[in-house]
Amino acid sequence: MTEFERRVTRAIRSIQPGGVATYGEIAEEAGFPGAGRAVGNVLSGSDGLPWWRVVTSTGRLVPGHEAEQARLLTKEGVRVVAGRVR
DNA sequence: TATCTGACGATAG
DNA sequence: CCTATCGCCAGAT
Repeated sequence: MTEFERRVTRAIRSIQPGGVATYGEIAEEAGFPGAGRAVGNVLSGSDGLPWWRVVTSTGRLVPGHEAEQARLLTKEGVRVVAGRVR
């Protein structure tokens, strides 16, 4: 477990149900501004984290997981329209 | 030390 | 709105 992973994990766990955060925001909260891409790498290989609460900077859902993510977010009260969060 | 990878981000067309 | 590009970052090889 690297320092980066620990901090990113913490930031993601801090997202409240019914809310979402962008990769960039997570990277910032973790103390690694600009490392949004690396954040995605961590999420792809980790488990047990609320990955569905993370979206892209434009509000788009995670590429390749739209259906599942939309289902989970909607269940938490997040409005998802046309593969986008609102 | 050099490369490659990918659940990113901003921008141009 | 969509795709193509390019720049960036931490990790893995």
